[in-house]
Amino acid sequence: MTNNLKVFRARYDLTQKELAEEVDVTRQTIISIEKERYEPSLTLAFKLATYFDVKIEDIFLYEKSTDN
Amino acid sequence: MTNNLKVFRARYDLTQKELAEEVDVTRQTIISIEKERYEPSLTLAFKLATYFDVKIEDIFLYEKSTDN
DNA sequence: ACTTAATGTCAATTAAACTTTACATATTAA
DNA sequence: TTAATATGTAAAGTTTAATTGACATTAAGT
Repeated sequence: MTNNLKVFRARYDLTQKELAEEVDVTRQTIISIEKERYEPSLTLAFKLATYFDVKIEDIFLYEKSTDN
Repeated sequence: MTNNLKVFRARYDLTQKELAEEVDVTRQTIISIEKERYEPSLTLAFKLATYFDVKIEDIFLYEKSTDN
């Protein structure tokens, strides 16, 4: 799973803090997702997609089978 | 957040066990999501959408602000 | 040089997804 | 009636998302 959250955030000229407040999480969560330390919950993914007015698939790219 | 996972599963004529194996989780996880006890991770949502050949938004319906 | 804003790391904790096991019920088939 | 399949519940444990707080670095402005 990869994402281009940073690109969308830049496009909207927002700081991590501002985006965090928009989608109701902390700044650390935004950082962790941008740096792909972990994946967002489905709800957070929806909140981000809704905020940027795109589909989840536009921000998050699923690469099937990192494992099996 | 609501979902129509049960509908998709029925459409493909799969048991919970079969679907669970297809997307690499346990049967309990499928049950919990169908009964909306909790939401799937983004990865699992992608696996399900990919399996049924639809978009995440087709299976999971986000209703903004259950809270704030 | 000093301050402020933005980004980043790290560690400890809480909350929620997911697993595992065990058991209950209903349905269908032998 | 018995066995097998499908769905369901419940509890305890593991894993991971998300929070909180503290501190480091860089860039921009005064």
